[in-house]
Amino acid sequence: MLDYEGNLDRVFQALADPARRGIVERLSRGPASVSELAHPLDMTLAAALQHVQVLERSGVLTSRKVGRTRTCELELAGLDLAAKWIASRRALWERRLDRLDELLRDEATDGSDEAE
Amino acid sequence: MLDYEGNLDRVFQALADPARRGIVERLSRGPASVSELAHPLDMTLAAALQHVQVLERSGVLTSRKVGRTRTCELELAGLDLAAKWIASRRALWERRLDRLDELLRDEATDGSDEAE
DNA sequence: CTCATAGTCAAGCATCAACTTAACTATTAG
DNA sequence: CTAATAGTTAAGTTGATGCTTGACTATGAG
Repeated sequence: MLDYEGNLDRVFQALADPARRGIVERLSRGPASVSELAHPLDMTLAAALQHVQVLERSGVLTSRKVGRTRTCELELAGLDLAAKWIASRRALWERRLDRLDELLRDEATDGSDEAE
Repeated sequence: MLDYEGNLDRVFQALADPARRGIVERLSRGPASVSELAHPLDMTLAAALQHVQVLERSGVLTSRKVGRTRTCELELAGLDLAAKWIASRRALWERRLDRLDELLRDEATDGSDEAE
């Protein structure tokens, strides 16, 4: 667990930008070059590249340069990190609600009247 | 779908901060007052309140004020929004990999030699 | 070789975000 | 009533972000 917190920071931060989520959506349909990613975003290549770099540092994509084009591909590690953190908090919360529910049920059957 | 994109911005942005994730972790174990949330974070009440407000605007928590204390509780809507967005991109990606796999398998059996 | 393409790097700039402090408003305890 | 508690608001500081432009570096096409 190398800098788990920092990685979470980076992934959530990366996904907080609509342009970067747009890149992820595009990549979820298959690999693409930086230019292809830049085009629908209505921004310069330089800006798109910066987004790609942010996503790469956060583990959401990987890229290789072949000739003069850099091809980007989705990497699940980043998304998984975020998904697991969320799932884990959600689980704790629901488990707590279950215990609460159980407790209330117990008190009810322990009390004066119990239906059926 | 009222400003779906904006809501995603807010949720991911909210979770990008370690202090706010700390609040979520605390709340996943049960409700707490703003002071209780502020204490382990080593920051002023005012700062903690600001984090609470960010989380509330993003749908990650709800709060009610009773007397002079404000009690915060986890709200799954925010976490779910983020979780579903991630799950959806992940699903697209995996489906694509499956199709690719299938395609390669077809070409192999269609080709010259097929072992076993 | 010569030009266009695809990307990269480095400033520079306009916001935005995360605090802080200070002043102020209920509540509640004594 | 008087004080302490819990929160709220506003203003200001500092540092991070998202872009842009301009200069420069491969690569690929004619």
